[in-house]
Amino acid sequence: MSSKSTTKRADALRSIEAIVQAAAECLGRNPDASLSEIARAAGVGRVTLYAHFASRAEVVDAAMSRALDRGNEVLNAVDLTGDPLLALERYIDAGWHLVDQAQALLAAAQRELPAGRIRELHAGPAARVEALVARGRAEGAFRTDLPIAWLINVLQAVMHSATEEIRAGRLNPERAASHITATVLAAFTPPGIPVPEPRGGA
Amino acid sequence: MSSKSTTKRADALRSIEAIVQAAAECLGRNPDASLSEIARAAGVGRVTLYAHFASRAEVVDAAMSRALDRGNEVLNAVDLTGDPLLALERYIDAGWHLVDQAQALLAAAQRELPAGRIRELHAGPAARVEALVARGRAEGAFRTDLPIAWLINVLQAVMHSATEEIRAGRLNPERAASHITATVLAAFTPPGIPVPEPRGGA
DNA sequence: TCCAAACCAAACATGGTTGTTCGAGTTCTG
DNA sequence: CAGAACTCGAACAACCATGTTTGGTTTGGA
Repeated sequence: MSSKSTTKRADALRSIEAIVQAAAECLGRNPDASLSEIARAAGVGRVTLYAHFASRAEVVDAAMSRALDRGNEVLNAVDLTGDPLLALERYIDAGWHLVDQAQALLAAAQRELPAGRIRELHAGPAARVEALVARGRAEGAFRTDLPIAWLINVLQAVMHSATEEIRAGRLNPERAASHITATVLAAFTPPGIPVPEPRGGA
Repeated sequence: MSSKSTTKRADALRSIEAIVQAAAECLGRNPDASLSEIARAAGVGRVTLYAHFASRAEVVDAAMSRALDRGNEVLNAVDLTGDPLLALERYIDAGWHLVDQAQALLAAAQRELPAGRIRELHAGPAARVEALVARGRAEGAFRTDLPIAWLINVLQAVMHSATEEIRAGRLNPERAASHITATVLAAFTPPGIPVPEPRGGA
């Protein structure tokens, strides 16, 4: 009955934290980052890493889960009610750079984790945006001549490409959000309806 | 004057062709494909591959150059004059799946080739579209409140994402072109102007 | 026909990554 | 403070990819 507690010591928890955090950073930069690299970045020995994670896959899974949880936390705090255009703008503003790191990690995860696990982790975040887009369509704010799945794909693709443009030095990070917003709102506008004027300061 | 010919025998040229073609396919599927894999796919021995290419980088370069040349050939045949909207539609129709394989190869190239070489190869194709978009802006058909580089980035991103959607089984290949066209034309429309009605058959 | 050019399989060296084991040192926790 | 939990460096085995060499066989071209 000695269900005392975590049975893990404080320094062990500290190491695990450092490893998961380093993994998220390294894999976000390069999906092929080695475990040596991750361990070094975490400031722990390679052996210590293996003491806490049985395989490379477990490290990737932990980093992925963590990033998704973080992102979810932020996105769940965004108010998606009211005018769908404004709601989408708020969503983009809050989440465009989160999506990026998740996407980079996802590239690593896709080679190491079973497909089911990935879908499982990715299901939560997708649902809220999907609901918003569906509502916008029902209210006539977003086009209905293209499938919802396609619209969401466009949203993700544009956000993702923005971070790549920034990394390549072709886009000023401060302008990213307004460019994404202007582009996506136009792409979502039903045919025959005028494209909305940008409102956020350029 | 005995510029007889290539000094290469016919079977050697055949092997090289097979290797470059196999490399384009394999690397397009998986940027990490090994040379053994490529040689096997080409139906030649690994040693033969090394007889014609000094290093992995040379193979990647050859595959990349070839794909770019092929793509260029097709795209240069597209008529980009007249109504910018219709011209862009023709461009997308002809090139949306070419862009994909080039992009997959590009992922492999970016890790193996110097940045300068990549820019060099990529410069040609970009120029024609850029000119089209610039003309469309000058004629008031495309928006001018976003940089040209950003608009072209959006075009590429949407085309690229479409091929990923197809690969994941979430998009019917026959609908891809019309979806891309509808999305991009809307995204390019100047604020205040109505989004164009789709004309191509769904 | 005849030889050089091209092919191939097998084997080698090299270097990197993944996991694992060992022994000795360090640090948390009771 | 004492022992258990944790950490670490070094070194091991296994695997895979890159290049290279060797020697023997096929094949193209003159």
